[in-house]
Amino acid sequence: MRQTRKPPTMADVARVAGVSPMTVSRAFKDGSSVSEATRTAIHQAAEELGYVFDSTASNLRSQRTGFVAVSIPSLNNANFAETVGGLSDTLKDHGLQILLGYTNYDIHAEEQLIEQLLQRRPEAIVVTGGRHTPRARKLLENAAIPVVETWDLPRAPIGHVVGFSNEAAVRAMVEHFVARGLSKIAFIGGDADRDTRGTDRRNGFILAMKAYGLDTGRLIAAGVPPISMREGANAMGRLLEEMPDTEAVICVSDLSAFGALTECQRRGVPVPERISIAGFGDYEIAGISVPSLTTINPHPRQIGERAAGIIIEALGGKTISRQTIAIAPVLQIRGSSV
Amino acid sequence: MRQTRKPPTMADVARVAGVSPMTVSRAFKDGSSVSEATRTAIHQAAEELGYVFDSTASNLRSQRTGFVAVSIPSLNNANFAETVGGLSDTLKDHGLQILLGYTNYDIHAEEQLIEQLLQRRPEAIVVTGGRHTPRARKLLENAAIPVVETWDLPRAPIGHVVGFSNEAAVRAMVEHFVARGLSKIAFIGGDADRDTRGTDRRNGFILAMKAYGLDTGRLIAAGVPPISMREGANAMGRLLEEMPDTEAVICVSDLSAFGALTECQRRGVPVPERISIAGFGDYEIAGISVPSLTTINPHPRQIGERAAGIIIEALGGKTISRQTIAIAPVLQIRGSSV
DNA sequence: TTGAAAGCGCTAACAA
DNA sequence: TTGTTAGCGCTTTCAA
Repeated sequence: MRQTRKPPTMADVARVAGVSPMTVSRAFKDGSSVSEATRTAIHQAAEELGYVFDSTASNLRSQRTGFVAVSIPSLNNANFAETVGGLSDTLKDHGLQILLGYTNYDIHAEEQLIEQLLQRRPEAIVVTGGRHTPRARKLLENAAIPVVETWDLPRAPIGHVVGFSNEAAVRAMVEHFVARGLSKIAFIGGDADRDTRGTDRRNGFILAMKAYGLDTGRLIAAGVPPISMREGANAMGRLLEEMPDTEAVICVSDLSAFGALTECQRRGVPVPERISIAGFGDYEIAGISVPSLTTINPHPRQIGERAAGIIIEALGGKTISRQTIAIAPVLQIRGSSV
Repeated sequence: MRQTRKPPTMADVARVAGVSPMTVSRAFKDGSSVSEATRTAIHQAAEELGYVFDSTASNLRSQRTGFVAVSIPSLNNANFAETVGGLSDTLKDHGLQILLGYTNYDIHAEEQLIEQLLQRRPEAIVVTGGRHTPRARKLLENAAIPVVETWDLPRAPIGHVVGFSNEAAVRAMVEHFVARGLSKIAFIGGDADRDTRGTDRRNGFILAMKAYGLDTGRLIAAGVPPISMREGANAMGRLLEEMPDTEAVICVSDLSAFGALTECQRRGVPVPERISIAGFGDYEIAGISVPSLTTINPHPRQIGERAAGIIIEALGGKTISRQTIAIAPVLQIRGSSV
């Protein structure tokens, strides 16, 4: 038996099964009316030929790809991975597949990514955050598919939103510290505006401190976002040296908070007795480290699930109105704060 | 100006620009011969109409999708994220885009995923590990595209391989401990055979211990893989209670090793004085925790980059022979071991 | 339940 | 440099 060079098509399967290509097409979609005998014969023929269904042709003809495009800042982040997991698991039951890309926290890279993703003709698109280049905004607006912005509550949403206020979440943390009688509070985060959620958190810190009439000068810029454990440790070192009377520190993420904690341990600074530490994200490490880390849980998986829910509804036929779902982040008080 | 319901096509752009659709097609591929004036006019027309190139049609006609399919066990794993990052960053310079899916460490889910991915007509496929269902194997063999198995050195490779021996890596760790005079060595890992790399590591442990004539009875099964920090901590608790004379423990990953470390800290068991701990993966936490963790660095990003290199070469025209690239994992001796 | 005809939007192949 | 023709492999639509 000579193997043909080109992979078999439905026409080949049809020939072997003795039916028309259209019947083969139907046999591969469940729910369409094909007699059981015919269906079995077709699948057998397909198996024999090693036929693999070709989505690219199906997609073009039916004008449906089954893709949902997703843009996240970084692959290597447990929180975003959870959101993608929630999206993917919910969408896959509806025959939708994630087309994933990442931006390295760069909105110009995001613009390029969005353009690339849209060329694949996704049926919906999920982006992280609410700040985009003007062209990226325009691309999303013109795409004529459901758009969901996540992890943020943008002032002027493009379409749907599933997120939370990073500012408000950090404000709640400041309030927690103030209520425990702490006032010399620092913030460790990345430089500048690359990570817009990080910037929002820092702004939330500054606004909350101002609201209490407290000094907002204890800001440690720890490098290019996303800052990680190492940068958190370095930043804590600088904080302890430059402002040794600091009573509490809020870190832009749990990873930097854990780094900060280890630096305290290395220097023999007791946590939380000498200084309280808080993170953001409720990563697994926050519940495991000794002491465990006070943090904020933004329910990343739920963000993905709710976004998927909106998409499924929107693709369900009836045009739905724009939705904004506010997720409520939960303050997790643990051993690293008094 | 009335907006048409359907998105504009190349034909629409061609009409506005006063050229043929073919010229529009050329104007969107750089490298093809179109006069500068024509190209500018076409791009202007496209911008005006809000035209977005349609890959689905291009893919079908040219029989090239630009996809490289990638299957990993879990999204939420920094090591695999690194491999995907290495793949993605290397491939994107060659106009190739990752189509990513995950299996939750289940080879039956992998089979389904591979089938789905192949229907998208990727130009190459990268899978994690060398153990697959028979049908998955067959699908990969028949796909007539480059196949790369990673993170393992399969005995009977399907195509190319970029990986390392998990067994040998753990053997090296056992040798390290034995050389330091430790002999009561335990292994903490997940249950059974779900995570094949975890199983390989456990086997490597058992074989190495046997080679030294040491007791292989200190095996703690910590739950369904992938085990994480919490399970590592629980397992360490059991180990300390059931076999308190244990001198060293090798964990299937750094995450469980960190959990184990924290359990020791909670119980006041000094590490490494009373017990040495080692992990696997060289995650960031291994270098940051106090004490830092002895571990094995399998160079996950390099795995991705080398896999991408093979793919680029294989798609470059000349049919290349099967390659097996053995990555050399590096033992990182740190504070958690004597 | 099954089939025939047409075409989704682009580009390979060839021609001018 | 530009255009014409045909067709990638499916599925929509209509008919039997």
